[in-house]
Amino acid sequence: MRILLVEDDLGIASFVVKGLKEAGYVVDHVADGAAGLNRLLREEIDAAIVDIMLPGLDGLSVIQRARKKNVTTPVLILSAKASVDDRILGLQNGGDDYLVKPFAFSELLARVQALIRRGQRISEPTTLTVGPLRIDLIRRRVTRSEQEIELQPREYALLEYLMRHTGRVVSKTMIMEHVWDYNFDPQTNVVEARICRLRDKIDRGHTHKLIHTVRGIGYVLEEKA
Amino acid sequence: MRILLVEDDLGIASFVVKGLKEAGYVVDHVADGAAGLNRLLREEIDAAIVDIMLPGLDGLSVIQRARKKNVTTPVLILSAKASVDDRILGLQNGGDDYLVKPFAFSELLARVQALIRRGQRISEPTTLTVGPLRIDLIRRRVTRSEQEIELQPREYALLEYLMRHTGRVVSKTMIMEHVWDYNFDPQTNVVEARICRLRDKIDRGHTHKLIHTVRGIGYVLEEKA
DNA sequence: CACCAACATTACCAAAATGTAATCTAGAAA
DNA sequence: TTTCTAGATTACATTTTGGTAATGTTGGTG
Repeated sequence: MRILLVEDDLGIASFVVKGLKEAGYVVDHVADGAAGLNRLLREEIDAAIVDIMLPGLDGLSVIQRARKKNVTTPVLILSAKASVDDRILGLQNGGDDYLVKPFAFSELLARVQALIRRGQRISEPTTLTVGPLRIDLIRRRVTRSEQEIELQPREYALLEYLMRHTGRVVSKTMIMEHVWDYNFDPQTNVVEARICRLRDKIDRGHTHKLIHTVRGIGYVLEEKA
Repeated sequence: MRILLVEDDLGIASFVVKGLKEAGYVVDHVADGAAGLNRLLREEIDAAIVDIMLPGLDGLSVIQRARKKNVTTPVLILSAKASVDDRILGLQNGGDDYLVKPFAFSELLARVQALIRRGQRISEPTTLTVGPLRIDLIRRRVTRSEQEIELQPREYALLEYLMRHTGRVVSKTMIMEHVWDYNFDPQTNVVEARICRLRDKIDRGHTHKLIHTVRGIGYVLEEKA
């Protein structure tokens, strides 16, 4: 079990690190927000303890940005701010628990353990949704407005890729790399051809199109106003 | 979203119920521990708020017993006891969060929402394992001893079916029904033929076979001694 | 041991999936 | 508006998937 501690007060940090290690955890300690975000994004962390007041990037921003990148690591917020509003703010920004300084180490430990306990039951999402469109990753079924849509394997893989990048433009090269596993440019229009067939099944007959072309770049999947 | 509130103080209960309903939740309120446990065991609850001090069965026991029965509903403990030891006790007994009375309703709401947010990511397992054999249901990848195995779609579906029934003998009729969706007997040997090809990829070259024939009945997937 | 039914194996063919390439359409710049 | 090019569309060829059926094996029973 690996725990990330993001805390700039070295006194607090060292006593927390010591305690967690004694409790059998592997502890990663960093002292600023940017470094913390980095770890969260790159490493396999089971739980994070994040201080709010940090030099540079503050704790809430760290959590927000990590959540935006689909990091689901449970986070315990540590803060000197004790007001109800601050606590609410912390939870609304993606924190899972909020502990006010000063605190007893044993309470911190109990809370972290509760988070990890809960976190272990967590797994990646099994369905993705964009507006009326939904795919069930386990059953490999696609529906638009509850209406089932039959896709061929490649089409499904393409749609899944687009849905995992909802709202972001993905280039044809990226698509080829990830959906076809072509790492060079094979001078072909497979992507366009398959997008066309996918549109046939996903967007045909609907006023609100979900697959949009970005000329010169690639495609976006999103619900436009 | 359905929230269970177990609270005997009717003043507190009514103001919490009112607030939660205004926030769009369906609220179940009971005033004693036994009733609370009952609901937790029988109903589909997304989150529970449980008071510690209750007539009859106390809150901690409710949580403990529910956990023992594999109820994973996230629980927010409500208590007048503010000591660190009480909070730790609550978390160690299966609570997911601990809020001390008196509290601001908005904080209670934020905490409940954090619990639900987290709870929603819980879902069915995404990988199945039998001895050295593992399939990742999301990525549709099969490995035996970390070695990746390529399967055709039908073979994958067949293996998934066998793995979901590990150790139980499945008849060819059952397999045809679930993997081929044939609800009659089409006088064919598809199952045998495909099992044969599956064995080729799964068991070929290994001393410990995983797919076993049960003459006259069907097949079992299991790790035999 | 001989026989038979159940199962295994595999060559072969039909259907489905998917890429190719030729042709058509439309957005943007001159 | 014209022209050029990126993208859309679609007929067709190729490859992959998957079932059929013929043939080979094997375990169990008399």
